[in-house]
Amino acid sequence: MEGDSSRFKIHTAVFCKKKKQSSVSEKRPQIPAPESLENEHPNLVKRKKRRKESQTPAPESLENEHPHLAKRKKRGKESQTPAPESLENEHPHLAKKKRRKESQTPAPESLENEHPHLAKRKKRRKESQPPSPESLESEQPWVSKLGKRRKESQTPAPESLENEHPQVSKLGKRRKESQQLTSSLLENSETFHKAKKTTSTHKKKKRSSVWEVDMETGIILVNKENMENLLESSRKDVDIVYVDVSQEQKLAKMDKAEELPIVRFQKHDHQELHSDVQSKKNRKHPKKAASWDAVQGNQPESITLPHSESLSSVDLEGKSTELAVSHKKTSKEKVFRNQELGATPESLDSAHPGGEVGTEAGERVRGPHSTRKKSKKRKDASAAIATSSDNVALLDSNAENVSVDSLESTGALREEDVDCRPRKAEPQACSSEKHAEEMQGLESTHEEESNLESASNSETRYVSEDGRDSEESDVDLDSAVRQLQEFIPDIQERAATTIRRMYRDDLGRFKEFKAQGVAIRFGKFSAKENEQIEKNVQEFLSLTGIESADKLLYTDRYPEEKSLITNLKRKHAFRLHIGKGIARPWKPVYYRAKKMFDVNNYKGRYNEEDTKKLKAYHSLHGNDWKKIGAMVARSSLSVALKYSQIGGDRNHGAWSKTETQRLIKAVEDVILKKMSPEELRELDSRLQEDPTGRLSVVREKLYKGISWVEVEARVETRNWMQCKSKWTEILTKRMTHGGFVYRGVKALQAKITLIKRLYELNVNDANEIDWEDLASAIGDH
DNA sequence: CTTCAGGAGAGTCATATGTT
DNA sequence: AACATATGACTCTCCTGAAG
Repeated sequence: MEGDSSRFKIHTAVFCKKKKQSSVSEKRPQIPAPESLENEHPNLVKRKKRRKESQTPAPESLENEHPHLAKRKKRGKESQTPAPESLENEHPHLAKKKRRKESQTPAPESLENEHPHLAKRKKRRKESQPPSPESLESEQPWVSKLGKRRKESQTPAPESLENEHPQVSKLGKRRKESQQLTSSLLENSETFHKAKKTTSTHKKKKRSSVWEVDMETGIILVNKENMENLLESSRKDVDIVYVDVSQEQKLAKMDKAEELPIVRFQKHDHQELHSDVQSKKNRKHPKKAASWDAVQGNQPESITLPHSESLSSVDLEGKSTELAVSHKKTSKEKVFRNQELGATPESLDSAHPGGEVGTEAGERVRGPHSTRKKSKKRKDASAAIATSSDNVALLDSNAENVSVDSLESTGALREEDVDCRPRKAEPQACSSEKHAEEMQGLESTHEEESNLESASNSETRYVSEDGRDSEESDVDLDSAVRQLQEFIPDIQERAATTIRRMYRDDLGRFKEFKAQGVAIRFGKFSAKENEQIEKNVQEFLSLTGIESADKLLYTDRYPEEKSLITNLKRKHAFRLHIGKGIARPWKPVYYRAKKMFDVNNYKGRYNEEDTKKLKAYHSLHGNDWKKIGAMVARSSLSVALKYSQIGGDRNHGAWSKTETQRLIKAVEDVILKKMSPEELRELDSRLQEDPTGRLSVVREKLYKGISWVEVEARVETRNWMQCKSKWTEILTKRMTHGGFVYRGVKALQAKITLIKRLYELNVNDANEIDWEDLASAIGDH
């Protein structure tokens, strides 16, 4: 029975992914109808859809509403969806993909008119194999990019290539500082081990280090006791999502948000669209990398790689997201720590909501790392939080006390944050006038955004008369952080520029949303948000008379009208309109809109000719992806990514044993390299205190935050995508002990259980699901 | 705008499962 | 047992969000 339970948990984890956003949604009133399960869980029925069962044609009407998003669905060979229209409507991306294959399906007129090139989409076989290995290095400029990367990741690279293709070699120079910083100490696994040995002052080589790699077994060991200590500090990372009504009221009063000319978030949208099912992509859960935590929850304490691959394996145990967390925490201070500690020591607590306050251990860990480059993403934080539920048992009472204290402190201090503080930059920031200015001072520092720059707004009279640009640069970072923290708890992890922009552009909007009880969210855009964006764009087009979204969002493509369009955008406060009703920073909304309406996006697979063209154009224009994208009628993002994957001296097909071993070693090295010397020393010293304690590597470190570019450079014969896939496969095999998860009847039962649980969750959007909790809950069944 | 990591979709193949 | 079908794994491709 226990075994079944474990396996079940493993199985379900396959369908689950982490909830990315840190926001907490209000209670969802509507219950999805059971019969719409396919809409709710397209991943579960995907395969069925592929079968030749029914041929119900998909209605087109809804596609017309979201033509560019619905395109994908056309690719589907069949559509036996119970409620096709809702699916199409709610899974626009899915819809679009399906269309790519369904050549006989009539194309939505409006879309095709706008995107005629999309109509010709058809299924493409992947017969094209990469060019022969020989001579590629010399023929293809991209190799020099790789070479550059390799150099930076301390992997020998053909140096001459860079000389041959200087135009592309610059790319590699953008490598993150963290790599440079850490690489000095941990150039590769060998040097790492050396460094580790020197760090460790005692004699117990294998077990004395907090982070130790057993070269014989490949198991990475971490002292358990130390991990527990680390948990204390990790608790500080809990995202706090405001639901403080009194706070909101106070804030609303203070900011006089109702006076702001911001269009209110339409709550009814939430409800009306409650039946929205996530777009297929949103709901489709990763088969492999998802929810390792859940998997791990029932795994034995040790994981060893399959024999054939066990050059090195990693010992996993579900208790240790802390390394990642502490790493992240240390990076936070890069920008602000000094300010917080020095200039405004009393504001330290408020600067660390979410339980950071007073955690000595955490401070100790973070203190010395102020110069280290941030390497963890916010996503990791929430993931760590999710996994922390697994780790509760590890938390000693001390840690819990810390947590409680932290939360209390946070609660007390957040109010302070909202208050107008008698600090220099504060009074103006807290005034309602200031607020209004914030809302309207929507100048941009980007070229793209420059179209919207700070011209005075004759229509709304929002814009302050003093230059917002100068204000942006002058704004007290500390003040901005404190104010934004209320809405984005981990705001100080962002770059100073990002914070200033957000302060300038979004603070007012955030306050508006908060006043309405809507949390600021991140992560994948929901179907509803996509719809809202479309709506906002259409409304703005109607308002200004601009002819198309392409002209609005890609003004540069229309040089003759650029000036006119730009003026219209300024005059009508484009930023406010585009972000209307979407509780996110303005910028992501804008970029999302650009992607959605980019006529060069969603162009399907590259055929051989496309690939050739891409290579040829790249040889001519280097990394001018915008230019190349225009030449091949694809987005710059698409061509850049594609180019990183094609060509080169890369193997295909089955991985050899040697390759697999190289991969494992490379991943190990990259993971270790990512840890700072301070972090390693800290772990090491803790382990010395209790050499017998032992815990595995942080689970998340095994699949998140890995620099696959570095891994690619080390593996050499495979590109980063191949490496990533293979590594996921290795972990999956290991975690399932090489066996199958449920199949047949058991698999069906598992799915039914999953569906039931999802149904019970009663959520609007896959983004709202805590997959970790769900996996755990299902595993208990 | 660019880069990166995460993630989803789709084609193909191997194998488990069901049917005769 | 032979065959047909269903299912899952693997791999590759492309898209997305985040961040600087």
